[in-house]
Amino acid sequence: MPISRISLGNQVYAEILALVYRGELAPGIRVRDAALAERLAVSRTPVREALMRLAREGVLDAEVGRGFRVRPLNRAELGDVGAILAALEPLALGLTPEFTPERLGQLGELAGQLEQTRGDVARAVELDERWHQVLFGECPNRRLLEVITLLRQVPRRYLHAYLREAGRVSLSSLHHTRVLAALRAGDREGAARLLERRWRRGIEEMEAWLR
Amino acid sequence: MPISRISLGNQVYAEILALVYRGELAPGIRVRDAALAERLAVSRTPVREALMRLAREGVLDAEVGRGFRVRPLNRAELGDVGAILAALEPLALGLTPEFTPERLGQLGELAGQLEQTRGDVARAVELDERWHQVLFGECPNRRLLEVITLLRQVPRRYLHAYLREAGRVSLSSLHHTRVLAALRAGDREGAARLLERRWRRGIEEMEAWLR
DNA sequence: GGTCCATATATTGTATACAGCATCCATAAT
DNA sequence: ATTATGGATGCTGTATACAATATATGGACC
Repeated sequence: MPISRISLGNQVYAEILALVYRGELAPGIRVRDAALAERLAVSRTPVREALMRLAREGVLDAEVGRGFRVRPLNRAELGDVGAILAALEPLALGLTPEFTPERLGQLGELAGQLEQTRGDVARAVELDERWHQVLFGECPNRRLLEVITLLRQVPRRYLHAYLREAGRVSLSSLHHTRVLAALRAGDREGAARLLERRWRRGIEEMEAWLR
Repeated sequence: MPISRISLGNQVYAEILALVYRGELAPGIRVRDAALAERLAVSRTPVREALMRLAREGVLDAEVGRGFRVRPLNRAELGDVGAILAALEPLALGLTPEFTPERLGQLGELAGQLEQTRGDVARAVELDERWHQVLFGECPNRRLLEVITLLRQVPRRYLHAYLREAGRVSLSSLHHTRVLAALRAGDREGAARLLERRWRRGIEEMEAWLR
């Protein structure tokens, strides 16, 4: 029975990502692999592995010979990613089969929990993430899911910063309950439109905050 | 004057990708980093770097402790990626500013060259790739471009195999001239629809071949 | 004081070393 | 003949070593 089939590199990846989310690695600052390696008590190899992956995903910037730094928050990028997600999430929902009462129940459960996470930023964002995992979990286009998951990481970073610094202590759960209502009514079209609108609105809100 | 600002890892990445395209690393076979390292006369480190990147991009499969192997060609995956591109490429075109006569000229040039690449698979695919770089090059949503480029890698692999093994020696340039005509007429809507249709048709064609 | 250069230090990218599994083959047991 | 079992071998994941280059520090000169 395998104990841990997660490579060190992947664990380190998650660890660093959490540091970025928490703002402990602030936008713009340089990230030295040796320092992180020592802090996490591993060698530089898995750390660099994680850093390169984060760079490919856009969390870090990498320059040959000059290492890594945390990519600064930037209005344009947020808008860019939002536009893509506004196209892809409705697409994914359209491909997803009918929602079973069971899954609708799960979504309701999560939406409920989301309403009660005053203050706990990390938990709110994580619940939101799980909500989307349930929402799209049955979509047969696995690649589409991968791309969406990859992209969502960008606004997630902004969301962390936003909730942490702008005083808003919880996510509005209005969006979730609306989507859920549409799904219960069997109105997938409507739900899809809500997803799209949310990206436009949500992005605008955060963009406005970004100055 | 910078001599080589490309890390070994990236060079190795391109090298391995070419091997996969050429079919020298055939679908399903195991890829041993040490062997590649020796072949390319570098150490295992940059090779593993490249392999992990290729795994994230879906060219290889990776399993902890069991290394890498070339991901088998698979109808479903091709269809999945096609569906995403069918959504994203029209989106990108819609965001792109008016085409200047200059860029239209470049596109015409490339389309012309494409017609005359009988037999040279690698060149045909590369020209097709350049065509798309010009087509979307001015799209202001850089992230969107990155995602599209990333995804196009998948059908490109199939296209290589298809052209190489199915006896079709050149890409149909019909698609390109049609898109170009629409753009010359200022009909971006029409061009977008053509892009979308191409993904559906092209994918079907390759899917049919895949048995 | 500010700018340039030279030297020293730090940090990166790559190579090599090493320990633990996975895989394979030979032999034994059924 | 077929399946188990044990050990040898090879490969992977991680740690460490090393060379090259980037950054920092300090003084010379204006």
